[in-house]
Amino acid sequence: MTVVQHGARLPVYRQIADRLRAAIEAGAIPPGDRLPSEAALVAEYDVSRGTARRVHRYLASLGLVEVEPGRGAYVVERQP
Amino acid sequence: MTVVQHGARLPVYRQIADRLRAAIEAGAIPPGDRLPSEAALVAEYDVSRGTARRVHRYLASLGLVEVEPGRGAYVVERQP
DNA sequence: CGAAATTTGTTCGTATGTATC
DNA sequence: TGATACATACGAACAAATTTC
Repeated sequence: MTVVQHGARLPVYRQIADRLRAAIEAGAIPPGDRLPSEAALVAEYDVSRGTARRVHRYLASLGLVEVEPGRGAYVVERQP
Repeated sequence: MTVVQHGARLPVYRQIADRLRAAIEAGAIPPGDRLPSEAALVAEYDVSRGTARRVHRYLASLGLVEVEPGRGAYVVERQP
């Protein structure tokens, strides 16, 4: 894992979310595409599911993604 | 249910897995035989499917069983 | 052959307990 | 005290693979 553990300036969920946000804004994850699932984030970053959920929740609070129960977190269409 | 609930020293999925492991090692469930399905574990121990899945996954991590999609969890042939 | 049933795979929603900072 | 983070455990819904009828 590359993210800095608990106690760092930024919480782990923010570090991961910032990465995804950068990828979204760079177009690497285009609108309509699905973000890594909670389970995928758990596996990729070796974090708990709670932290993975927070990543999605935080990005949703920014209006960048929409989380759909049973389906996943999708990048929303950007405002022109 | 006979297993001890959440908060106990051993998690529920471990308690159930340990029972099955003992049965496997005792030869009660011979190699090639199928373990109780997730649904069967749910019914027998009154646990959630997630916990039942964990039982299979844990035994698989021990190399005792192989889980095959659509088929079930099977006891592997033992090393001589 | 095809439909139904069975079984595992995946996804998110929610709650609880513990530990740490 | 509160936020963070871990692990466990419940549930719901749908998908995919396989078996059974």
